[in-house]
Amino acid sequence: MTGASLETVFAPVRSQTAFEETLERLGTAIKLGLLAPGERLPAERELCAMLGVARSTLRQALTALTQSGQLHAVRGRGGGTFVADAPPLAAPLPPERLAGWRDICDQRFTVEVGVAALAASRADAAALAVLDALVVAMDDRVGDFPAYRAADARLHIGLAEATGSQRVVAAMTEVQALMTDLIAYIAHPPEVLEHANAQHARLLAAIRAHDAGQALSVMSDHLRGTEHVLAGLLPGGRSRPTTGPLTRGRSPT
Amino acid sequence: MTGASLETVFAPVRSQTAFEETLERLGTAIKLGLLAPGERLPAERELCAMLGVARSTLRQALTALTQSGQLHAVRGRGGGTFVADAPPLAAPLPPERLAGWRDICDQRFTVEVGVAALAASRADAAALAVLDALVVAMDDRVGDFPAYRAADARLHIGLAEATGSQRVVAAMTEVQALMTDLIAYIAHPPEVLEHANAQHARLLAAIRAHDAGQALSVMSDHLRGTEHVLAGLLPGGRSRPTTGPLTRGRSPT
DNA sequence: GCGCAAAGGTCCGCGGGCTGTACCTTCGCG
DNA sequence: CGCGAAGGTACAGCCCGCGGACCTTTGCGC
Repeated sequence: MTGASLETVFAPVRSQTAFEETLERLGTAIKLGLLAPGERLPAERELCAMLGVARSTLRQALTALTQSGQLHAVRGRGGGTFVADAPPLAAPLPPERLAGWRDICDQRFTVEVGVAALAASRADAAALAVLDALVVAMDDRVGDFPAYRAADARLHIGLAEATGSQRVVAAMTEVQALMTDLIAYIAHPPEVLEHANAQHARLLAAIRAHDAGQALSVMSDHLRGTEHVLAGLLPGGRSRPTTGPLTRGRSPT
Repeated sequence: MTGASLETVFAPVRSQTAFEETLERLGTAIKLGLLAPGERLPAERELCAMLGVARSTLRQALTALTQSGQLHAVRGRGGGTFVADAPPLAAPLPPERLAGWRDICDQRFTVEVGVAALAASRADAAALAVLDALVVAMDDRVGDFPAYRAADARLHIGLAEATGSQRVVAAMTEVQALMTDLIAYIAHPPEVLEHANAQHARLLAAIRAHDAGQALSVMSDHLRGTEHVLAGLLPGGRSRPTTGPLTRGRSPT
């Protein structure tokens, strides 16, 4: 048999160059706020050792990010490479990446739900306290979407960190980067963000109670919100209800 | 803040070469049984087009797999490259890959649980019928672990296919490949496999009922079985119960 | 039986990405 | 005021991957 999964096996090998991957890594970290505005990166000679690339390769990426206004370099002793304070709103739009938005949402659903369940079984008071604080802070940012979104990404990645698995963190980071690309240019009224943040609070409560089933339920509601917004704006919306009935045989209305 | 997630950002760039990725793709597909023994691959000139690599690069991979006995080539018209009928039990063991086995199990947990939840919301009679058939077939293979494992991998990947997302399928395939590396050399008595397969049946039932919560519960039980086995055999076992109470506030016993 | 066509097997030159190393320039701190 | 830590520049070489041309084997159709 082997079903139709051969499409996956024989799909094009995407041999990303070291330069491209480095660029994406740093760009993503900046975009998601993992590298805060004004923060200083490690010195080039250290950084290229960490990343396992030659300095000239690293510099290509740094140069690109500098030219696009996301970094700025300061020469001389005590200098370094710093994250720009005023990020330049990134490129207008990558139209071809929008084609697979359903696929991206599905990947996100998988990772987010899985992480929520795993986090629920690994509840750790210290980690939860940090996440609680983030939720509180986010309530003050419902009027500033970029700031809210950065905190949102940190929250979800923090959830992944609470599982203690690097691979899971990496998967979540990738998903958040993809979602940011999709979401960034959509208007988000404060009411929507308040509602979303209330779901965050409920999610953390479920996790604190080690209630994986509840965490799953809350998380899928949370994700569905985004998907509905996207379905209304992007090509190919309206078909295949991305998330149906879902929780515990609850009958569809 | 930016937590400790900078480890992930600054982790070494893994610039896999086209050759390596091609080799891994095909090797994994064979190992998981996605390419059945005796099956014929597309002609080299087609295959290299599908994979987006030069023929010489593809041939490096094919040559390596042929030399390791996983493929055999037949020349002349009507010939081709075929998956070997008697796979040579693969390499004895990659000791360094065992170090991160906990991390791998966590990634697996995330993906499997997420997929189960998503599949539960997308139940499709046709897909479920195929999976049912696989479970039935597996009951006859509890005495032959390699055959059972191949069907097991196909079942889990089939679950991912039922979500309709290529990215999810790719993630599941990766996870299954990682798990196969870990599991392959562990004795699995028929009783254990029967028990595991009974869980498969319950899992499909939950999915058919669109009961994501139940699917989560069954799946996490299912995964815990493997983790307990590994925890007893591999270095660093016995610490941090990978999966705690878990479902719906059920009190720990 | 003969030849065509489809398949794997071989070879080679070019281009480009990465590396490694050495060196220059800036500039704060002691 | 000069040392040293940082970014900026240049270059030579390697290896990977591409592409194309060509050979060898072998079944199938005429």
